[in-house]
Amino acid sequence: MARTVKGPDARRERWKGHREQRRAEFVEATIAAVAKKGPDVGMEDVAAEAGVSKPVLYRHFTDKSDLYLAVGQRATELLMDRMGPALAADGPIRARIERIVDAYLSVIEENPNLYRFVVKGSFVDRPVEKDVVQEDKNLIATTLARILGDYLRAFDMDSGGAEPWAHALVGMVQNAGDWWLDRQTMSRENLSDYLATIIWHAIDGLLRSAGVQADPAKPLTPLRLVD
Amino acid sequence: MARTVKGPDARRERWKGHREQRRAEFVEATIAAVAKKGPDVGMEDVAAEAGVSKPVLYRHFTDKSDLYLAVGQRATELLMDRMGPALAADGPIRARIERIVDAYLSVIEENPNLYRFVVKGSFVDRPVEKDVVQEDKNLIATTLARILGDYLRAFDMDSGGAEPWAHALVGMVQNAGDWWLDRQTMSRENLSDYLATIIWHAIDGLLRSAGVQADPAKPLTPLRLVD
DNA sequence: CGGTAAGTGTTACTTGAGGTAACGGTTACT
DNA sequence: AGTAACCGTTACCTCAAGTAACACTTACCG
Repeated sequence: MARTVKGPDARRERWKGHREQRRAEFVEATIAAVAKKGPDVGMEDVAAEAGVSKPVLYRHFTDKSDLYLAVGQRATELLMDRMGPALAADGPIRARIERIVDAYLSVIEENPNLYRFVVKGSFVDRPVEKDVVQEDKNLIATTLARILGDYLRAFDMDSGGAEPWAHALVGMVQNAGDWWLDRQTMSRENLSDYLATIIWHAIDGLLRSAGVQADPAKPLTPLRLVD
Repeated sequence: MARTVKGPDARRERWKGHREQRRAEFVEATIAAVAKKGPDVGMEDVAAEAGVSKPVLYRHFTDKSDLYLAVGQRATELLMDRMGPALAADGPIRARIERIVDAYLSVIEENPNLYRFVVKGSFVDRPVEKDVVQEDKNLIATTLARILGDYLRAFDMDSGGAEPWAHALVGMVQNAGDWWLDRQTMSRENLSDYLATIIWHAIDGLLRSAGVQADPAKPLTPLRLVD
């Protein structure tokens, strides 16, 4: 009896990993189906792509939006794998900005279909449910707001604007990225450079207006030149 | 016989204005229905809101997306009525920027439900069809790009960045607006000011980097101080 | 080994919203 | 009087999401 106390039954545990794997498998199938049949695939299509019939799908996902949510989360992973390091890395400001921007652009460049599927329409059913895209944007914006706020406070400046700033930056990069993804009229490097320039100038101007002189080639450390 | 030559039949003309009016009426009903029953209203709901049964709706709109498209166009009108003048007006740069931004924010502030319905999900059916939101953003961005490009050329600067700049600005204001609309943690004035400041600094930095000194309180006219 | 919990899979159904058919009434131009 | 354009209805069709019911497999448990 002593050992039954811990786990009620090992049969329940046996599949733990398997279910995860299966879900992932279906997520991949969905991505493949989207690539093949456009962004408005049905559950039947997805099931077929996975070589399976609908009810099997419904054993792993409660409904369509659950599946699509999982696809969104997979996309989030892809994005964060590259954005995370870029956001965390330190270094010369200007280069740091460009790296973050370029990390984002590289992800959407490599997964345009997935990106469009997740971001643009498609997520047919989700009234007020979880919106992965919104969450990602908020996550990134929050991180940026923290970074910006820290610096502003370090310079003894009002940090109240950090949040709108952060959301503005996120929207800026996203929309420019959308535009670029549709009509690719310039290289990614070029766009990263343009965007980083805009952002750097905006930051520089903000600091200047508070009497701070920053060097784009140096890490952003408090260094007040004017008082 | 002479007069029948001109118009095939006056009966066809009789309704011309009427149909327009009726469509507008249904568009209003849709907006009302959305306000009442959330963003995922069905055709039945809309028809009921208009005090009519489904087939009547389908005499005026080919399908759901046609109706929603019309709603989008109505929203575009509301937006452009205010953005147009702001974009066209001349004046001190900094103030001009702020006016444009504030025009946008005022519209979404006054029609939050309509805004969310049109922009966020909901437009359930429209695979690759007309996307009103995208069109509006492109229209505004194109206008901005023209303005920016003209100025850059006037200063003998490279105007190749005008387009990405424009799209970046549009995304910036939109996303900051979204954020603000959800959690209204600051006044509209305040946000307009923040955003205008960012934009002004970015422009100023761009000009500086080309050796041009601009005065935010003056209209943006070519005036090279450094060469 | 028999029992059973979890998972594999199928076909055939129900449901609900988008959209249509078919019918009848009204107005006012010709 | 005839008819072109609308108004409006109820009852239906269609198609994709989601479910019911049924049958087979694996492997832990006692």
